[in-house]
Amino acid sequence: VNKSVTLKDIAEIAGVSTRTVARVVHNNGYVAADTRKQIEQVIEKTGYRVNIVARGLRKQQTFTIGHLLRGLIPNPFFAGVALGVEQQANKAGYSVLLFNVQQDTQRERQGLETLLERRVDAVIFTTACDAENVRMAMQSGTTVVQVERPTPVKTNLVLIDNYAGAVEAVEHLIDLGHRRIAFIGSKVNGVANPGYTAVDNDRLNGYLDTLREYDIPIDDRLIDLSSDYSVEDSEAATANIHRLLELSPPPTALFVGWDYMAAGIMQVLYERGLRIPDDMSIVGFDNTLAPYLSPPLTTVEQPMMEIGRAAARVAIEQIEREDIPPLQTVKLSTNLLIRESTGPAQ
Amino acid sequence: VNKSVTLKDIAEIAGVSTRTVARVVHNNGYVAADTRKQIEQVIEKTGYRVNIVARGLRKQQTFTIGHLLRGLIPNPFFAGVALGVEQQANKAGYSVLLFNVQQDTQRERQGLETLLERRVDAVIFTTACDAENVRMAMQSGTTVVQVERPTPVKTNLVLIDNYAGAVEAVEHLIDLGHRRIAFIGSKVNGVANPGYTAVDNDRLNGYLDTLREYDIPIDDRLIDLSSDYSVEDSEAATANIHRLLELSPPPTALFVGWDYMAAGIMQVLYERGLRIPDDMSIVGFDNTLAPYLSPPLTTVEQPMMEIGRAAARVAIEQIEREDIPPLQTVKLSTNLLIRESTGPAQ
DNA sequence: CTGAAAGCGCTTACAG
DNA sequence: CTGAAAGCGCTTACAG
Repeated sequence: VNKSVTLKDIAEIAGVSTRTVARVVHNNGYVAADTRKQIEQVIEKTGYRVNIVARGLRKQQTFTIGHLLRGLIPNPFFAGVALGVEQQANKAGYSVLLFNVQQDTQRERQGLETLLERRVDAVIFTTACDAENVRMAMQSGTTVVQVERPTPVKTNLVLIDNYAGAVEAVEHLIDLGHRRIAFIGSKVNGVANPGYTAVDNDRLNGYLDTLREYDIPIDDRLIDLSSDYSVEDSEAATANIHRLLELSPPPTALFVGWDYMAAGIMQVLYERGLRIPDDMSIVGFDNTLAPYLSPPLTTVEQPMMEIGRAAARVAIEQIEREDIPPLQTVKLSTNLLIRESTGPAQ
Repeated sequence: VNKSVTLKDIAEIAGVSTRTVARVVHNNGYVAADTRKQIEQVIEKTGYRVNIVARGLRKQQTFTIGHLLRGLIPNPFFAGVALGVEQQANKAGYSVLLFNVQQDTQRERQGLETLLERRVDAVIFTTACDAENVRMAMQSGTTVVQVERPTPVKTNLVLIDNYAGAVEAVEHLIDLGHRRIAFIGSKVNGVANPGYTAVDNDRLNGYLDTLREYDIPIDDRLIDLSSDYSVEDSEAATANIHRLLELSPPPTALFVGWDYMAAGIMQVLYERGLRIPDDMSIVGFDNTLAPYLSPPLTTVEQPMMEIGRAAARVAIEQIEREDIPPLQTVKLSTNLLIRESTGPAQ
């Protein structure tokens, strides 16, 4: 079965036209019952499989969604989004062409170029590196969706309510009696993407507003924004933990921008022989590493899969339907998962 | 730029034949210098981009590799492999169509069907669920590579030397003075894939042979093979840890089949107030979660990216070259990473 | 050095 | 209910 069977082959063997074979393959239009049966047999026997490449050329639609992903590694957040995109796409008959951009503008550019050459029906940026690339995607005329950290380019959007997530986390700590709550986050969104900091600002503002709401004084020394979202910088951030712990009085709780950084901080605490939550409460963000840490980490869950599904859903709606506003925005909620890393303030 | 520009458009605008335009696009064959310059200008101005779908149909090659992956989540091992495949594929001008099979034979079957309809140049199974699907891929005449846990179907193979990895881990513990070393692994490879247990057997044999080599008696109570590689069963396995700890004398070291299970066990130890490595040494397998745990976990690293790269390399060699044996096998080594979870036996 | 033309495998408007 | 035929956008053997 090296040279594959074609529609035309089937037609010849069955002694009908390709038009008729096509009808039974797509199961639409009328075909005489016994003609149909006979054609079905030939298809069965020859192991015929439609050639989607040919169909794509003819229909000018590839049923493929391109997904430019920040990176599958190390943060499984993006893997979750990728999986969500895939599930929803598959359900609607689409496949997904995945490109790991690894935070590299050049790779993103090249990935996009390839996707466009392959005539994907839509491209999803799960955290674009470079607004210029998003703009280029839009100019090509394809459907585009930006996820999580959008550039200022106007496209379809899937966002997360980071502000509410931060509020919920900080309120949880306040409920437990904490007053000295440190915020360890980020103010830049990766080297390649310095401008688009809405996510980080929202989280910081959630923290600040909640403290104000409860009349808790804001102490700048408890706010560490020195970290990037890369692993290396996460390590730099954990170095700062030592400084935080020397403060008098030190914080009794930490609200940390992502689970990976929380994990690094927990390593420092472990080394020092401090117990969680007895000596320090910690809340993370993402729910990636959280369930696996010791102790299991209380964290603000991001609905990774749902984010991916929403992105694919929006993309496919734009591709297939006319009766829809040209640019949609979906905003999804986070969810505080309380586990064992948070306890009453001592 | 909604209706995209074609080669023919370029030819008409430039007043030459498509043949000539094709020559400058592919940068092969002779074209008069000024004709070339002029054509390049038209391409630039119109924003022309080759249509790979059309090319694929014509050349009968799609420059696409299909990757059927056990699952991006939760174990980042597979994400690492996926990334490796992608990097190597991209380097050679291929894209990859990824399908998360999620250990579901039906999904695997459907993913394969789609890949074949899309006429991918090769399909990679990173841990196939069902031998029947591998067989079907082979029958279609495409190139196939099986990675890590192959079914018995004869295909190209990328394997890991699990035996040597286990030996190295156990020797490390013996060097540290441990004699009561427990092995916590798996004897089944997931519900959907009960037969293909070479990986698990190799690790177990590495453990057993090493103990024998050092004249350490084998104690069946120290061997727990009750776990599957799913998260749920990982939890079941950690339950068994309590039993292990009640033994007299209890083990002083644990060799655990994968980092995720080690993480679960570390949670149990943390809860009990036991210190690692003072009260218990632990070695994991994979190097996925290992760097993020408290304390950082000594583990047998699997070269995830390299595994993926090897798979793509083998696939592409088979596609592009004639002077190559039809079925290749690549075997890759593990690497023991010593971190802070292992220390001298007390 | 360059052109006219066939064909990859589909889908589909148009006839009959 | 079914057929003959055009065309999607490329690539490439064959002429010239």
